[in-house]
Amino acid sequence: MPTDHEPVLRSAVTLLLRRPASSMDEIARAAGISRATLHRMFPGRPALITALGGEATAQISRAIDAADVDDDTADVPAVLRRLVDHVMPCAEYLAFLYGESSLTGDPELDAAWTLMDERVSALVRRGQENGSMRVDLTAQWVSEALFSFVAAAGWAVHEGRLARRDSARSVAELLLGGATRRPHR
Amino acid sequence: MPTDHEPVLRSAVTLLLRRPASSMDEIARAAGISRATLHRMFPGRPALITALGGEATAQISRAIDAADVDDDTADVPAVLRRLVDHVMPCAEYLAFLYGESSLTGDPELDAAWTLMDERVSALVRRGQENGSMRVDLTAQWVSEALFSFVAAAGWAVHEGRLARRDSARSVAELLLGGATRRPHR
Amino acid sequence: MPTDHEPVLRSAVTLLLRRPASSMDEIARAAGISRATLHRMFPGRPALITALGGEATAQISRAIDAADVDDDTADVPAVLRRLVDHVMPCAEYLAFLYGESSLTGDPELDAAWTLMDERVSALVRRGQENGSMRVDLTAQWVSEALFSFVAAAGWAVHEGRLARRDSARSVAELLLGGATRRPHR
Amino acid sequence: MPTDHEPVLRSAVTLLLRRPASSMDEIARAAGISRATLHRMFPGRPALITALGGEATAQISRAIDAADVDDDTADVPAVLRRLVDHVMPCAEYLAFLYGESSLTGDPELDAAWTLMDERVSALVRRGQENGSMRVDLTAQWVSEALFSFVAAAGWAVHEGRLARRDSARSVAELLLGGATRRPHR
DNA sequence: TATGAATGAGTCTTCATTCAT
DNA sequence: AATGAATGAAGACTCATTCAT
Repeated sequence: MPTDHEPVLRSAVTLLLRRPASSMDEIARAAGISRATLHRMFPGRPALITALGGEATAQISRAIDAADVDDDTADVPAVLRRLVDHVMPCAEYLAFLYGESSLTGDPELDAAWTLMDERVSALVRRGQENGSMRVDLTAQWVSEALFSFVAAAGWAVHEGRLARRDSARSVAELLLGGATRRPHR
Repeated sequence: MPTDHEPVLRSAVTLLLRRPASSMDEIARAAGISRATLHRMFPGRPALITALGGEATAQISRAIDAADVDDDTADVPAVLRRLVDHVMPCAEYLAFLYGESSLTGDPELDAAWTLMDERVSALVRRGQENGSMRVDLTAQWVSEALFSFVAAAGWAVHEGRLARRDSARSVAELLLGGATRRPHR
Repeated sequence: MPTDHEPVLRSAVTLLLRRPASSMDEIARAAGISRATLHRMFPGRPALITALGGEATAQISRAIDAADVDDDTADVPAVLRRLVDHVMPCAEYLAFLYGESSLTGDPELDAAWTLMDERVSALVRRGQENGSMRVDLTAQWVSEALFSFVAAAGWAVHEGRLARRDSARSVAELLLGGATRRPHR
Repeated sequence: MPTDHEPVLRSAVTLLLRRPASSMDEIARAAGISRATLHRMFPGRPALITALGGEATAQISRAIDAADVDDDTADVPAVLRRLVDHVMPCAEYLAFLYGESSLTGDPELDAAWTLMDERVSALVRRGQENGSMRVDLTAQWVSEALFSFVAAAGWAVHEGRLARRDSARSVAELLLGGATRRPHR
């Protein structure tokens, strides 16, 4: 059983989000370990980045599981709200995934990401079929918008422009209801 | 008359968006000039990044002007649609601004950005006051979501996951109307 | 225990004296280490030059101590002869100090150098007071001439124009007695 | 007849004496001309350095001529005093020649320098033969000492540690009579 | 296992030089 | 003849990585 690398990954993602060009030395010091130890944990910088990508997809994947996305019987908007709730804590990893566009290229990560995207898209598509979701926006695009909103909200929280306890609601409401006032309801 | 640096900035932003770690050499070659010339235009990498940030804010600022955001008499959702239309072409610069978090810290850029954000927020606030926009989402958040959303759409177009001619509508519709189907209308 | 940098400084001063424009690469190779290691020892060329200046003043300062310059009871010309004897081995560092005029400006080095100069000046002044030294030449000038002369002799030895075993005597005799033949004695 | 380059050389030697690593740009600006013009005057940096060396030897050679060094009938110490008087104004060029050890290698300059040295050495030798100069110091060494003293004095004057109108006397007295007080005379 | 020291590789930066005006 | 713009070449510098302890 390898040493638990998760704390190192967590501090790394926080640092890399603020300064994407951080050196291995800075990453190591932010984690409170030595350069060489960091290299022992992750043999090479690409390995670290890959591990970060893996941790990101794993966390988000777990969040999707926890939201019970594949439950065919549930109300789609309600599931999307749950999903946002569960994904919100992974906002940092999500933002990282967005920034590090060079992850595209790693087949395994690409596959994992495609799978997650597909699961959310399928959920939206089911909503479109049963009439609860708009059909003039592609499910793929709604899925992408969800993740993008979560990342943006995470960033806004980080920067103090959005209250943390308000962030999930802000995302879900905007995503599902839009910014204009509904005529009645 | 100083040499025109805009084409260089344009090719640089395109390249840096694909590979944020591009070297000065790659940036220079992408612009069709030599490394040394690039360094004469922008003395040092930070200077180049700052110039990119400046160009980004300038372009987006012009787009906001073109959308006539400060027109008090106009219908707010309509203005927001126009705004998305006009900002969409700057999506690349916007995405760059989002990724390069190290720009935060430059007082001039920060001020310019705050000003733009404030103009859009004011527009949303006017909509909230005259009943066309929801009041349970802060104007600040809607403004931020708009920009982040445009960036995401630009990215999706770039990656081929969204049709370019559909992008502005997709953004505006989702932002304003949300993803759920409205009861009637 | 910090690594011993003295051998590196020694080879650097020898090289820089021959070719003041030597690159960091050449300096590193002359010391038998890699460029990167040289940069780790002295972060940047200015740091190396400063360290060389520090080593120079340290060595010369030790030589002045060894010559017992502050001994008030001794015969001044004899002390000056001893001083030349002791400073002669540092001629290389001294010549370097003279050539690298950019060292002037470093407050710490300037202070150290002023102190050394002052000690020798005081010695000469004492000789002027007790009648063993000429009073129509300022003590400051004699002190400065001594150092410059040692550097010149070191250089002449280096270039093969002066025998090493003769250098100290040549310096001391010329400095103290002058080049003309004394009437008798 | 080429444009008069002497003012450029003069400002260059002054600058290079203070900062031997000055760039062509700095040299050009110090002379009040453009880089390209400097390159037109001296095709390449080596050409400039060579020209500086040539000007230096020319000036010093003229000074030696003016001192009438080859006059066999004159009193040797008196000629040396005249020589110091005439060489003193070239102190800057002389100091430059000393610093730029890489000039050794240019056969023409080496020859010119050797010739000058030889003329002064011959003068000293004549003094040794007719009993006016010490014979326990090589003529070559006395010649070298003269130039070294002049350079040192020029530098001391430049730095404000020696009065300009006192400099020639200080050099000549120290060189000829030494720093100790003569028993009587 | 963890670390300070050392290094090869590659980037950033600047310089001397040339060219079009 | 003189200048601003452009560039090839070369040096300074830093980083990721390895090794001895």
